Amino acid sequence: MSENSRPHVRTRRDHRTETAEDYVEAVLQVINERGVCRVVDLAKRFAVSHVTVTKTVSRLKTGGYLARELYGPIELTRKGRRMAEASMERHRIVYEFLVALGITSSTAEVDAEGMEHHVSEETLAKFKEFAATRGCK
Amino acid sequence: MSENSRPHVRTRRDHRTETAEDYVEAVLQVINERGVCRVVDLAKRFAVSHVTVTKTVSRLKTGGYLARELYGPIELTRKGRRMAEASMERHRIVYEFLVALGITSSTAEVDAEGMEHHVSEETLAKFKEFAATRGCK
DNA sequence: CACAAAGTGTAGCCTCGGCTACACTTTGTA
DNA sequence: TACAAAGTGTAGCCGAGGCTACACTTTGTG
Repeated sequence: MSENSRPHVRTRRDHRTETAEDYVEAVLQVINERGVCRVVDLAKRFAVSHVTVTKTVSRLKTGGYLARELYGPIELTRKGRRMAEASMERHRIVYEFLVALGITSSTAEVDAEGMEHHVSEETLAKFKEFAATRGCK
Repeated sequence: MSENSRPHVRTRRDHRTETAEDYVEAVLQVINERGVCRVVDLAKRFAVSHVTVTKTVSRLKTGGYLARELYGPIELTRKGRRMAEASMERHRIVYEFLVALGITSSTAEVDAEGMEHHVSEETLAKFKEFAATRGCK
């Protein structure tokens, strides 16, 4: 467990959960926007083939994050929904922090996408505080 | 090329260069600390088997970032050294930014490790400015 | 209803980044 | 010098996350 604190070990662990977070987050967004989420929607969003989406979704189904039957829409389990909401919240905080810092919103969007999985709770809390106080307290 | 601006496409591209950046950066640091860099040194640093290091090094050799002969030390090519220096600079900027924000140095170290590959030039410049002006200008 | 278009599934291939097991080289020292 | 320990290489395995090609289902419309 002391290994968990080693930087690269943490980074590797982050990578393993990134896909799950990205997917559940996207599923929740698509459902909110269109009512249901289909394989094609995710394929477009991630700019990836439908095959990749199918495989990943079935892995996440095994992992208990998503529910789905043959040819059916992609749904969130309770566990998946919890993760999606937490993930969106982190994403929002990072994005708003960057904007508060003075970053262009389009850049902030892209950077938040990459950064959100690598920000600790401590840093996230500071980001939140900074954004809330519009920078200088 | 417009695809490059799509968030997840950027993130995927980042992932592909992350390993290269981490390796050349580590090689440069080990060389500075110990004079030469060996497979074991990287294996320890990344908490990974020597086999993984050997394979990655040979891939990076093919990519023109590293130079090495059988049983010899790992060296940087000119291209690799350039990347290593740029990478260390980014790392340093992100780390110092986090510390200026008030993050614990140990947390800042881990977070910088994960974040450095996902920060755009625009954001990096802001980070630098923020750290330089000790926060609020 | 029938049929084309849109959406999915499956097979099979690839690379990257992990691993263990085992053989070989280098190195340091009794 | 000879030998053990440390360091490397290679074979072969695995899962994640990509892809194309091709077959099948669903859906929407003439």
